[in-house]
Amino acid sequence: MLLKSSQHKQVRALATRRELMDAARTVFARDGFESARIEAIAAQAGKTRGAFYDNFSDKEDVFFAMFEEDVVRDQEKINAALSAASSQEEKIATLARHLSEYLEDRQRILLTLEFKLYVIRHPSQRRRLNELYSEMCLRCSMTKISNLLPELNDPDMKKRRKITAEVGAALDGLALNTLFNPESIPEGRRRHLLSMAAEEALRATGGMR
Amino acid sequence: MLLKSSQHKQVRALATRRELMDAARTVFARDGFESARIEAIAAQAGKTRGAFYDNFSDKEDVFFAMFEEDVVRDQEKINAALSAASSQEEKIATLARHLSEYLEDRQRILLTLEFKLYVIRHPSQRRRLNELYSEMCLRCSMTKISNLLPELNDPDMKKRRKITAEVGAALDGLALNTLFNPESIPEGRRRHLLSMAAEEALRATGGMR
Amino acid sequence: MLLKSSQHKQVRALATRRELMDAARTVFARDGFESARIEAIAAQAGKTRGAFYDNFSDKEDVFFAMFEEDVVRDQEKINAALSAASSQEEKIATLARHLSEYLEDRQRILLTLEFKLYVIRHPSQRRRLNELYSEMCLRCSMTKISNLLPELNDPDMKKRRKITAEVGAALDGLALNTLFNPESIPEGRRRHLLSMAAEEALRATGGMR
Amino acid sequence: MLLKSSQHKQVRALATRRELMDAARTVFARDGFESARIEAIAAQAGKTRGAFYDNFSDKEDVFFAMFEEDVVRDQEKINAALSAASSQEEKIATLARHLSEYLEDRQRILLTLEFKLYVIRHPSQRRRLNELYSEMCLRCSMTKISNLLPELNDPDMKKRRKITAEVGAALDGLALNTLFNPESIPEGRRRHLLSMAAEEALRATGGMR
DNA sequence: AATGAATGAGAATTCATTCAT
DNA sequence: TATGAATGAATTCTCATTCAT
Repeated sequence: MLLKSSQHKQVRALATRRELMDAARTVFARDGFESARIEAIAAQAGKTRGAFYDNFSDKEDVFFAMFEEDVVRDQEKINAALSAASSQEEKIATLARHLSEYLEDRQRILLTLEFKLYVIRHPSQRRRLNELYSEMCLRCSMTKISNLLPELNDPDMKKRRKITAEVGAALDGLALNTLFNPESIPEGRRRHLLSMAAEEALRATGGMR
Repeated sequence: MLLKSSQHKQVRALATRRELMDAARTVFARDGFESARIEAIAAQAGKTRGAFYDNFSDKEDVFFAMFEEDVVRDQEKINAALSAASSQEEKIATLARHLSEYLEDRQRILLTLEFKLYVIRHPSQRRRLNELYSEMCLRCSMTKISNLLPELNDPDMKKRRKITAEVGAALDGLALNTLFNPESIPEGRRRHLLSMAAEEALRATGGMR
Repeated sequence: MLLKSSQHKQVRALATRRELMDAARTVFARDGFESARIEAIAAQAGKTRGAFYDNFSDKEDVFFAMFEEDVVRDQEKINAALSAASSQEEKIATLARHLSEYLEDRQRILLTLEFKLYVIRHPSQRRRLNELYSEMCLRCSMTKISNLLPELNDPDMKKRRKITAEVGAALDGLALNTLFNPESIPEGRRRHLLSMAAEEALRATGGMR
Repeated sequence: MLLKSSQHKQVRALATRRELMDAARTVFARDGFESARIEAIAAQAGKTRGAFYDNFSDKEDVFFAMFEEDVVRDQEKINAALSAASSQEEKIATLARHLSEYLEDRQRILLTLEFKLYVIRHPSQRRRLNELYSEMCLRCSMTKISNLLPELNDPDMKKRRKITAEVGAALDGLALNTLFNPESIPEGRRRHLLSMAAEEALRATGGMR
């Protein structure tokens, strides 16, 4: 009986945490990290400030928790898709689709930019983020690309990083400017440039023959 | 006499405005628009808050004034350099140098990102910026590139815009990721990718034969 | 349990609101609307500025809330007294007593003057006050006089308004000058003039035979 | 030469003082004493803050200077009119006209209310105003009425004061409520009530036979 | 006498955070 | 767990006032 009750409580607690993180995603994307108000996040989740502080210590806490979740969820999703793909061509097509999807996802783009700007501006905080940070640093630069394309599993980690970084840079640049001025680069062209970037990165690291 | 006195005052007033704008540049680049405190700007300029409000109506005001000044100053600088260059090769080299310089200028990069994010998040404010905005929108996406390379003065404005936008995107992406993780893309590589982007943009629009 | 807790909170919240309104009454009467400091109101209530902003949006908000409350409370008080009176003479005596009491109530007088001056100076705000305003406009000019003397319930609303307005004017004039220079018009004389004003108003509108 | 020049300066200085006082009248009537800004007064006079401080020590200073001037000017004006009148009837008609005019003068009314409220709220300042205050206290309660009707020059000063105070109160009450709600008491009625008040005051003090 | 740049005290307002329930 | 009243630090902004010219 007691167990059941406490289990129920735990379920509820997790649900609340989830709702708050979803709310945070919406609010951070809309208002930016600095302008986002904790009250706004709580309200968006249909909760009160108290519930927020029961689940997170502060704004940074929820921001990183939420962002990490996004990265992990993404990875799992791509992992699954890649596993389902049989040929190398299919895998590449799968990856391309995901990158394109990312370019369409205004919320994700804004959150990524926000995260990067935050890290750029708070290098000292890296300590606080300890391991989480380093992993994220890897992940959020689209490290997924290398992690998830087993074919790219070159023993030379540096090479993988390079590919990731370059494609990530192209992605960020296209994303930022598409948001800034949607007409500046048409969709087809964006796709083309992205594949070019991927190709060039692969060629440069000898990842393609 | 009166003239002399009022002239002197004007000089002082302009000097103060200048000092505040310079201070704003430093503070905005360091803290970001949202986190920047007006007191910090005033203090950085060695003035008090009152002096700030004598010169600007609010944070946004000084931000845009300062950013516009940067854009204009940049344009004038490049214009002069390009005029001094005689051959096409020299002009391209000049341009390349400026882009590279931009990539090294942490402050400028951060301010540009800040500006773009601000515009992305406040589309309604475009009205306030009226003409200034549209001009900036053009300029800050490195429109200079097209404006200043007379050879690129294709009557087809659309083509020029495309080149600008694409090279601008590459620049932003490289800049952001270099700041985020300086080791990710080495300098030489950055330069190479930038020239590739320029080349590709030119080729795509037929701007090169 | 939850009910009990939330009820308690509501009680506390209402008590705080009440304390703030009482404090506002004191401070506005003492310092006037413009000079009144929100901090002074909060402090007078033994609260902090934060508590003030939890309950009111700004100074105007608390001012009107408090003033309306006064008007309503007054009306209820007079209503009760008039209902308890059996004869016409008694009712008139009751009313006279209330008017005299008002003349002795420095706080009420100052608040009424403050309210009227505010409305005079902010005709545009009438929109904000919407219905509240029109009702107040009626009430605060001692409309109570007509509303509460059922015998005065002349179907001709205009007549009632006139009586109200004239007696109200006499009241305001006497009140202001008594505050300004207490010796100028002795108490007995004030009372006499007030009853004259009432009489004259009744005669002029045919409210008396 | 020098003399001429310094004379000229003095003339200019006086003119500036005058312009500032006129500006103050406008601004105080429009915004009220507390809300009136020194900058607004200077600007209204086409001057700068510096000129203001050359002529007045602070807001209170200009307020009282200006108000006193009004009272004096009024007195002189009425004095002249009364001197020109030959019969007692004419004198009374002259006085009545002036009172009516006052009721139409929104600016004067507001300034008087402002002055009275200020004095009510700052009894301690009476010291600062020293003699000026006591004289004003007399004057501004429409003491003119007694001062200027030589016929009322009853050796019994108290009687004169009473008449003044009562008519003053009627005037204030009518004025305030007319401003507050212009339709409440029609012009004709206002005039009637005013004359009633005058009559009653005269009767009460035996000033009329 | 007049200017207006600069100061700095003071007031309003917002919001993260705490805590009793 | 969750609530929301209350706090108070931090910040923006306004304005009276000074002072060098």
